[in-house]
Amino acid sequence: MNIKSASALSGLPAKTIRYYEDVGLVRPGRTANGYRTFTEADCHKLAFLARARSLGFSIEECRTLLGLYEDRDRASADVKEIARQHLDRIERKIAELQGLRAMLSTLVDRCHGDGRPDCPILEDLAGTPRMPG
Amino acid sequence: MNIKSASALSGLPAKTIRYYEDVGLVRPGRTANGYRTFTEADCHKLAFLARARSLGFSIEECRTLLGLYEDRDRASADVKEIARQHLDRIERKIAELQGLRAMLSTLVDRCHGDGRPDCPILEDLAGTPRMPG
DNA sequence: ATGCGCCTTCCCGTTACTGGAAGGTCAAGC
DNA sequence: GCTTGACCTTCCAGTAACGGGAAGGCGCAT
Repeated sequence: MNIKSASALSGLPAKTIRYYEDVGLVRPGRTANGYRTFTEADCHKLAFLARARSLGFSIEECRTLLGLYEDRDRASADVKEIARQHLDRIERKIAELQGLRAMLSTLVDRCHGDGRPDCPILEDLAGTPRMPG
Repeated sequence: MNIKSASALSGLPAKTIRYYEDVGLVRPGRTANGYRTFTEADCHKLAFLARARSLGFSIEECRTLLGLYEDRDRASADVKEIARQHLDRIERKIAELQGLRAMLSTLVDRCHGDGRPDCPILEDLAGTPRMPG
């Protein structure tokens, strides 16, 4: 099938599929006129990539996961390790964002938000010393 | 003072300060030999930017916040609106990451993670139908 | 004259695409 | 046979916010 059908089947934009070929994640065939041709297996790989990307795995992690997926003898421990590292990153990011949220919501709550010019948010950004409470 | 001192005072790398000049956030003077010169006020602005960036505001938001900061007649409501929008974005991102974390931790927990090749993580990525529980 | 630590500009690389231009291919309709 | 339209191709540029490094100028001490 052509790239449009592969796009429909995998849920990935055609542009993205071409990009994945560029970086070596998929290797579709070519017809005589230069068009890419995708097998069902190619589409399965693309759907795998779409799912892995939607879970936040990087392209390089996807490459590794795809390699493990296609290696019938891989150890599940290898996969688990990648997923666990990714989970760690997500949890650190959540913690960081929660810290930002706490800081920002404190500032937003303290700002009366009317026409007056005095603003605790700007004062904080400017480094005016203040207690966190 | 020169860029090194401004860097030390503001906590921003010299490269970042030059970049901020490129995008018009600061406008340091120049000496006869072409070196940038920073006033205390410049350093204060740089520190403001460093703080705003560390809270996750984008460069364009920083530009607006800086404009409001330097406008003695601004309404605090304008600042609050920007901060509130940013807070919304942070909360959406947290929710998204929490969703990913839930999904991934489920997968990681279900993977026995030993030398055996069968792996629920890869099965999920490949689209094997399964119940979320 | 040499070395050192500053400073300058400029360009490339990062992540994972997205948009768009310029142009080839194929089937249908007139 | 010609055109239209929907495909397809490659290549180039841009995104956010810098970081790395090259090539070279400046100022001071040895």
